[in-house]
This record gives sequence, C-alpha cells and structure tokens, in this order.
Amino acid sequence: MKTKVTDGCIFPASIEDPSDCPYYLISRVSLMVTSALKKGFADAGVDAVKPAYLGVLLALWREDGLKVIDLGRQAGLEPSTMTGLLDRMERDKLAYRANDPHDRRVQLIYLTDQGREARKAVLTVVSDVLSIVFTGISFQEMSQTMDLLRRVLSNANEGRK
Amino acid sequence: MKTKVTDGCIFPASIEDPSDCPYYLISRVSLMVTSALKKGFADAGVDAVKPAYLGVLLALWREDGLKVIDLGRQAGLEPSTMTGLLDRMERDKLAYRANDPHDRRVQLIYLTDQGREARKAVLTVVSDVLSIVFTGISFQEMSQTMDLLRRVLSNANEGRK
DNA sequence: ACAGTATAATACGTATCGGTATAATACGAT
DNA sequence: ATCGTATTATACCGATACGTATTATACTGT
Repeated sequence: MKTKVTDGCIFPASIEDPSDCPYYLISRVSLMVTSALKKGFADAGVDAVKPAYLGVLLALWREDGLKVIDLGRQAGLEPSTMTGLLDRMERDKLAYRANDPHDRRVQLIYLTDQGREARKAVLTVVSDVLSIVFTGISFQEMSQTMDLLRRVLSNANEGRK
Repeated sequence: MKTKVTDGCIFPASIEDPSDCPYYLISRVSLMVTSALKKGFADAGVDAVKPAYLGVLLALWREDGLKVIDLGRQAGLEPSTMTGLLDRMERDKLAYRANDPHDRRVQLIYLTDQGREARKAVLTVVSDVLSIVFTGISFQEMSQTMDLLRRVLSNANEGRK
C-alpha cells in the first residue's frame, strides 16, 4: 500500500490560507494561465484563437483532417465538449467540418488557411506567456512538477477502471 | 534577470504529446480533482455541496457573516463570480444573504444550519479524495510542487501591477 | 437479410469563471 | 449640505467543460 500524503498535512482540517490547499493552488494556476494566454493572443493580434483551441490546433497542425473523437482524445476533451468547441472554431474561421466519404457518422475536421497560418504566432505567444508565468522556476523543478502531475493523472485513470 | 524555463523545453514547437505541456497538465489535473470531489460529495451524501463552494465554506466555517467581497478575496474569486456562486449556495440551502445594518451596500453571508453541519463530512471527503488523487506522491514532492505553484501565482500578481 | 450491438456526433442542461457595465450607497473635500 | 469619487453587489454575456440522452450509421453474428 502506498503512502498517503494526507498523513503529512495536505489538507489540514483548519485551513487558514487557501494557499495550503493543493486543489486551490492548481485551480488558480490553471485559470491564471488561461487568462494570460487569452490576453497574449489578443495582444499579438491572433484574437481568433482562444486558449481552449490550443489542444485542437496542436493536433491539427500535426495531422489535418481528424475525426472529432480522435481530436478530443488528443486534446483531453469529451466528445460533448468538442461539439461546442468546434462550433466556436468554425465561427472564428480557424477550422471546418467535412463529411467522411468512408463513414457517414464521421465528421472530419480541417484547418482553414487562417488556422494553418496562425501557427507561428500562436506558438510564439504560448512560449512567451509560459516563460513569463514560470519565471524563476528552474528546469529541474519544472520537470519534477510535470512528472508529479502526470502521475496524478494516471492515478485518475486507474480509478476509472 | 531570471532564468527562462523555456530555454529548456517547456513548450517545444513540435508537441507530440500534450503531456509535455505544463498548461495541459495543470488544467487536466484541476478538472480531474474537481470531478473527483463532485463524485466524492455525491457518494458521501453531501450532494448539496459542489467543489466550487469549498473556498467559501472554508472561509465561513472560520468566520461566519462575511461580506461578499471579502469572501471572494479569501476564495480567490471575482465579485461577479461570487454572485452566481452564492445564488447556488442559497438555492442549495447552505448559506443565505442578510443586509448589513451598518452599510446598505453590503450583503453579509451566513451559513445555514445545514451549511454548518456539513463541515465534518465535507472535510472528510476532501481529505479522502485528495489522498486518493495524490496516491504515491511523497510529502516532500508535494511541498515542492505547492511551493512552485505559489511562486507562479505570485508571478501573476507581479504582472498585474 | 436481419436483429442486436457498437460507435460518432450532437443536443441539451448545468456548473464554473471572468469581464464589463450598472445601480445603490458611502465617503471625503469643499 | 453638496459634488465628485470610491465601494459593494449585481446583471448580463461569453467561454469552457462535463454528463446524459438521442440520432444516425456501421458492424456482427446467425
């Protein structure tokens, strides 16, 4: 049996400062980075791109013409989430749906020219924003933290089964 | 000038796996813990409590009868976010608003009996869920990660100024 | 060929959070 | 006392995410 971190004091019954709660910290950082990215895209003039599009864009830049469900898997999103997200991406002229000639259930998602051309600017913004957000964090610390987060996610996947 | 983590490889231009992106990891973990807490509250029978209420409940358990704005500060939420959150908490019979006799602009938030009585069960759920989610993480690793997250948040506060 | 099952995408409702604008009230300086 | 400013909370809207139910197709075994 593995050690429970709670034996330490992850979530003491009497919390004075929410900063002592890992859930608070992680949620806050997530929202903060989202907000910084949103502002970054706007400032850089790629205002059609929203933070939530990132996972989808990354997947499509790698391989255009993916199914909604595969796109969701790569972006870590549920199919029901994808529908609205793709609606917004179509509205914002970054991608479009097309029927799959081999399977009429399937919608294949393709980038528009604008979606393809946004790549360089978007990656620059993300890189810049992250380097500001993570200012003062060493490479090693970052690696350790990312490793921990990956393990936490895999804990969740275990629980799912 | 501080070291930029990006000099390492926080967000390489060619991302194969979203797991290599800190933003992806943090967002996912945040959503995952939220989901686990929601399920935990339901399973424990405290289904009136939603994960988003936690910050507010913690503050009110510590000191009942706070202003909306102070409650928001303690929970890390904007006033405009608080309005809807408190609407839901009132609907769910956990708290209620009352006029402040000393300042007619102010609404003071008080716990209902149900809100007060939920404390023990809620803290147990949170503690249990967190210990499952963070299974296999040592106390030291957890401390280091929380420290990193605190620094990231304070970077954001610097930028705000 | 057909019944039963599996898969893809969507529709719909709810929760959560922030930004902007607004209404009501308080307060401070004159 | 009054004008201008600050503060408090809310209204409103958009973005983001999920769960459940539903529709349309595809596939599988008989």
